[in-house]
This record gives sequence, C-alpha cells and structure tokens, in this order.
Amino acid sequence: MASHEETASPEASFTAAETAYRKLRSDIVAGIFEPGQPLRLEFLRQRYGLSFSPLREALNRLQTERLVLAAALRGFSVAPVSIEEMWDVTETRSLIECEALKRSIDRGDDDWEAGIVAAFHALDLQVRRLAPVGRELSVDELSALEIRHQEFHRALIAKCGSRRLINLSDQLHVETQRYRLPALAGKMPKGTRDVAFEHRQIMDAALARDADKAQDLLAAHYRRTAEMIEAQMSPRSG
Amino acid sequence: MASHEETASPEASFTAAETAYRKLRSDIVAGIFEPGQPLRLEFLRQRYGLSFSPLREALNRLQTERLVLAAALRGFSVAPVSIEEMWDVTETRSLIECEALKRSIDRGDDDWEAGIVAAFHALDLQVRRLAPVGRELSVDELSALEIRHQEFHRALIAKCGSRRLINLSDQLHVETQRYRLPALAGKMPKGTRDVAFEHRQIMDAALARDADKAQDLLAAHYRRTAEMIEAQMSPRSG
DNA sequence: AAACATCTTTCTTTCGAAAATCCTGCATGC
DNA sequence: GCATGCAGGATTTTCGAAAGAAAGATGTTT
Repeated sequence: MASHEETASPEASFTAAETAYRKLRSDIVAGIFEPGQPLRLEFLRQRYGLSFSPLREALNRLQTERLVLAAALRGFSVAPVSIEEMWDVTETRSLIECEALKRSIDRGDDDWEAGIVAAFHALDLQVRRLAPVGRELSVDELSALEIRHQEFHRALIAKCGSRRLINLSDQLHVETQRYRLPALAGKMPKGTRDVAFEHRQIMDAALARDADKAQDLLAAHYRRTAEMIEAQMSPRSG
Repeated sequence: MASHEETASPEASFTAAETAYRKLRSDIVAGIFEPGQPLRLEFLRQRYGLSFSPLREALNRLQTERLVLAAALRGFSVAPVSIEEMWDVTETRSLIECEALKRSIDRGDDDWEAGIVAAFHALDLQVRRLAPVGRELSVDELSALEIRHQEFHRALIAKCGSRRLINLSDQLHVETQRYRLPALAGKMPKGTRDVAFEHRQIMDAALARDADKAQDLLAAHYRRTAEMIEAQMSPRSG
C-alpha cells in the first residue's frame, strides 16, 4: 500500500475492505450516521482514509444485511428506521431464537449448560458493576455490557445445530442494536423492569429443560424491550 | 464505458455490478461452477467480460447470501454443498415459510386468495404442458417451471406482513435450488410423488383458512423434496 | 534426504483516474 | 405561468495498472 499512516490502533491485520465493513457497521448501528442519510463515497473516503473499492465492497455487504440501502446509480444511504421495522426485527428474531433455543434444550450437553452459566455470570457481574451507580454509562461501558449481553443470548442457542439459525440470530441482533442503543443512551426508565431477573428466569427454564417455558420467557423478554423502545420512539421522531 | 460490445442480449439497463451478481448467482445455482471451486477473478473477468470491481462487489454480496465463501487474502470460492447443509436449508425454510403462511392465512384478503389461485393455475398449466411428455426437460423449460413454482410459494406467504420473512424465504429458495436443480436434471423417479397434488392440498388448506393443516402440508412438501434429494446425493458424491 | 531460506510466480487487493450517469439551475418555448 | 430542454457540476461506477500477499519452485545447508 502506498500510504501507511498507522494511527496505532490495534487492528492492523485486516484487509481494507474488512476494516471498512466493521467501521461502517459500527457507525450505523451506533447511530453516528442518521437513518436515511446518504453515504457519499467521497465523504466516507475522507472519514476512514480508504479508497472507493473497499468502501463499495463493504456497502454491498451491508446492503444485504439491511443496514444500508442501495439505489441503482444513486449510491448508498443508511437504511431508515421505523416502529414497524423495529417490530418486524424483534418478531423475526423471536421466531428464530425461540426455535434455536428449543433445539438447544433438546440437544444441549454439559458444555452447553456450562456456557450458559458462565455467560450469565459474566453478564451479571458487569451489570452489578455498572448498573447500581445510576450515572450515565460511557460508550465503552455500554459496549462492554452489550457484548456480555449478546454472549449470554448466544450461549442459550449455541447447541441448536443449525449454522443458519445462529447466523440469522447474529444478524438480527445487529439490527436490533440500531434501536436499542439510542434508547439506552436516553434516560432509561429505572425500576420498571428487572432485566437481570428476566435473564435468570430464561436460564433456569433452559437448564431445567423446559422448552415451552424458556421460549415464552425469551419471547416476552424481547417483546418488553420492543415495547420500551416503542414508548421512547413514539413521542419523538417517526 | 470504454467498450460497448453489446451482444444483443436483452439486459442492457443494469449496472455491471448487478449483471455480475445475477450471472454469478445463476451459474452457481445451476451448478455450472462446482461446489468448492475457486472463483479466480481473472477467469471471471474473461468469462463475463467485466472488470474486477463489479465482480468483487457481486462476490461480496453472494458471500453474505451463503453462495460463495471468502477467505481473507485468498479470494473466493463456491460454497460447498453437503447433505447436512441441505437439511439445514430446508428446515430453516420450513420454519420461516410456515410462520409466514400462518400469518398470511390470518391476514389474507381477497387479493391474496386470488393470487394463490392464479399462481397455482399457471403452475398447473406449465406442469401439464411439460410433465406428461416424459422426456428430459431443457434448461429453459425447467427454468420456466421453477419460476412458476416459486411464484406459487411466494403467493402463499404474500400477506404475512413481514418484509424479512419474505426476503428470507427468497434467499432460502435460492439456496435450495442449488440442490433441487441437479436432482431434477438427473432422472426423476416418476410416479412416486404427485407434486401437483401436494400443491393443491396446500392451496386448499390455505384458502380454507386452516393454518395448522396448511403448515403441516407445507412442511411435509419440503421434507419430501429433501428426502428425494438426499436419496440422490447419498449414493454419489458426498 | 529433510529442513530451511530465498526467489519466482500467481493471485488478490487497492488505488486513482476516466467514463457514465444523475441532479440542479436556467433559459426557452408554448 | 408552466412544461421542456439543455448546460454545468456533482456523484457514482468502472476500468486498468500498481502494490501486496500467498503458494510454489529453487537452491543451500545440515
């Protein structure tokens, strides 16, 4: 490569296209780019210090993941958000993960159980460390929390035996983050909901091999989150 | 564009990237490229008369659609096929489309019913025109038949109200075609299965608003296809 | 002969410029 | 006044070449 202005960031061993993909996805999910905003290539080139080709490759991938829209000779734009889409994401995610959870409960072995317990514990510690403080969470703290959160949900469905279900779950998770993160950045209505308790209930039902109960609890978990987000979205922008 | 060697094909109004995407996808699904085969860019450039950029964009899209594999600095290859993957596709498709069918049955209006009847009729005509002949179907005939077939299945779930479910259904359909088309090219065990009757049963249950029955029939429909493919795959290459 | 380093070749990836297209504002004609 | 057509600029898309990395070949040492 011609230029090598290493800004000392610990991500050297990626291709430019992969870097573009990650940064773009991260910036879209974090809401740094507004929904609907056009993603001009010159702008992105300057922002990320990359050339057109890797940017376009990343945008094409993100297009099929529903994070960006592509119009034939009119370039790309951030996929819009709406309450309808938010419900579609969460309901689809519920469908996928409930099925995956059921299958995991059927097939899960000792490692699966251990993975769930470990992930729950790690998430629980993180919550206790950050939540009771009551202050606004920094971006890094929120990010660390969200990683633990996802790892717990991933542990639940780890033994479903279907690459596609796990993959879809991951993709739908990314999409939900577009709605969750802005909602969490705003003031969370404290006390109205004990997320940690919901997690524990789901874990208990899974370990007790009660598939029906676990699925119901998981679906309710996602539904409550969606309702919270809807409440925050409704008064404000459509 | 510099070169303009229009080969008189009726597809002028696409970008090169879109053309690359369609042709690549079509060639992979039709089995013209072997599963696992490396997709060298120079080879593709010559084959399609396109440059690297649009090809890479297409390959990146196909990567997220599970039709091609991408290795970091080692290029692309056709995604491999296996009996396990085949079952994963059909089971995931069953999950998605059964849910979409149920919702369509709940919400479907007159247009929805009319669409199903029309699509069934068109498919039925096509089958009657081609099937009783008993001879090998040409590529074009098979392709026309498959389009009708998909349109029928799409009509069933048209009113599910979820963009994501319809989209997933389409993508999973493309994946299943990778297994169905080679199986259909080989000698189909005639008489062991009346696909047209299965379709009629599904349609009847849907129009009768019997969601449970329709879902069971649809799932069985896909399961039988998978079993037929498995029987054809097993004796031969893994 | 095996292990290792180095060179060569092959292929991917990235770049920057050229070409094609779209959009905007303005003038022209009805 | 309103539609229509036409420059000019902005933006996307495509191209071909250059740079970079992996795989393979060659030769050297133990």
